[in-house]
Amino acid sequence: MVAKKNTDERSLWERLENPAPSPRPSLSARKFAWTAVGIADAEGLDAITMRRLATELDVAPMAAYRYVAGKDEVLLLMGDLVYAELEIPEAGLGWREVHRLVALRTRELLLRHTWLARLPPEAVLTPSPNRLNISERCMASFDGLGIDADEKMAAYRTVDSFVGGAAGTEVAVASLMGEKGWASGDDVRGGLAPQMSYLVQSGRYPSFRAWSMEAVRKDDRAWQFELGLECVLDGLSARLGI
Amino acid sequence: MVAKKNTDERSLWERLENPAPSPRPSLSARKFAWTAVGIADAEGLDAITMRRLATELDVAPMAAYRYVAGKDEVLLLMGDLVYAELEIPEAGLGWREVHRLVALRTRELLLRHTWLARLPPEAVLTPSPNRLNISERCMASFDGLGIDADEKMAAYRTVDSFVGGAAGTEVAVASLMGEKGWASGDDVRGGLAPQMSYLVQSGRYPSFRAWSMEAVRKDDRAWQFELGLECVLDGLSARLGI
DNA sequence: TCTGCTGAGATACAACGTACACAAGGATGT
DNA sequence: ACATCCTTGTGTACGTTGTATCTCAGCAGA
Repeated sequence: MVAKKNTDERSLWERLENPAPSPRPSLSARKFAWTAVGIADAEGLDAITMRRLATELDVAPMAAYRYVAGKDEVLLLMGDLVYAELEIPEAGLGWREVHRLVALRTRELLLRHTWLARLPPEAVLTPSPNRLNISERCMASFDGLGIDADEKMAAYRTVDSFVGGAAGTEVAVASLMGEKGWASGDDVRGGLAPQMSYLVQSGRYPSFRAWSMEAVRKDDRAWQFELGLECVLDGLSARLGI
Repeated sequence: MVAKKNTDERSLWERLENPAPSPRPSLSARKFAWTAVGIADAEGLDAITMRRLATELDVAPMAAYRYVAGKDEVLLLMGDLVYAELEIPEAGLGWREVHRLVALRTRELLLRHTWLARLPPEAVLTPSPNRLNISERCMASFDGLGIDADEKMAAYRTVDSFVGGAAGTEVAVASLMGEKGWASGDDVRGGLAPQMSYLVQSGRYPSFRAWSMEAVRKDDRAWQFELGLECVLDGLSARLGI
């Protein structure tokens, strides 16, 4: 009574934790998701195909549908799986340190799995265990500081938004490099140059032109990220009095 | 010598501004992009199909390929077109006000066109005129404040990252509502409840549970956004001494 | 009028997600 | 030991997608 495809109304997570004692369970939803993670890491999100997953596991194209409602559920599961890699900060740390660590580690995670930021909205919004573990730790770090529940959520979301946005752009660069076979930041600039040079040479963007001539660090994203992160944390500290 | 599909090596923007004087120019790249925007606004990004665009314009399925290298270029163009809606802050405003206005207006733009945040990486990274106009205004707002080119870019990117991340989540909610036909925030909570309740009832997420019982504003995203934005601006002001 | 080029159409193909019906083979009750 | 059922995995098939390629129609310049 477990994986009869469309007839099982239980949530994905419930099904995963309570699999029916079955005769021949050689496959599983997690197995599909793990191989999907492997493929996506190596070849990008577009390489994830129900057929590809099947061939990778030496199984018929439709085999996955016994364990998963559809491709969307595979993506959802992939998203949750990799978040298990993120080490949750130890107990006893202050809120600022907790959020700093989570931010830095999330960035690394996103850069390691560049497809993560490109999952469909459903996969991002649906609550999932490993993601919730992290949110829980972040929210808990505000306990006892005298701020209310709404402020806790707002503060958490603020840091998380910054991280998602900043890493998202970095990831876009990285996944574009993967698609196009570019290796360095120079390749990126070179690849985008045809579009860029025509526009910049028009003289309509003087500040941009100035930056490209004066800047020393150019696109040091790690530096930009850490600077921005400290700004956000400073701001929270000041506005919420924590 | 303009739109011979694969033989024209010029950048998209150059081609748009200098169309070849042609005998019968009834179609154009922009025409396809505009109808695409209309469809995406009404039915979401997944409704954008080369065939759909063609039928919408009463034209053969392959007609667009004379003006556009492929679907990706349509998406790129869509992204640029809607950014023209964003009113650029008037001259004479201080950097903080400029960035505040751009941030608020970008959020509104993203919520108005929920597909915008889901364009492929190429469409986000490729420099485009209307997007560059905004970046230019933001970068220029730092002139004469005594910060160097690298700091300008870092500061701009910081605000932009926060905006992108925060609005991105809001947009994910909105586009999920569009897909599922949900109308209110309660519908969202209701739709996600099957996944959520199993997890939260497990007792593994006490802080989350506490929030859902104690919070008053629940998910007031606009409030969260403005609070976060002020934090970011405060932080930049302090760290860069501007 | 002839030649050549260009805008648009028609046809075609491979790849995708997934619905559906069916077969194989342990588990179970007797 | 045997018959039964239920679950797992297969085979086949359909509709939809992006796009390569060939073809034709009609205006330009000679």
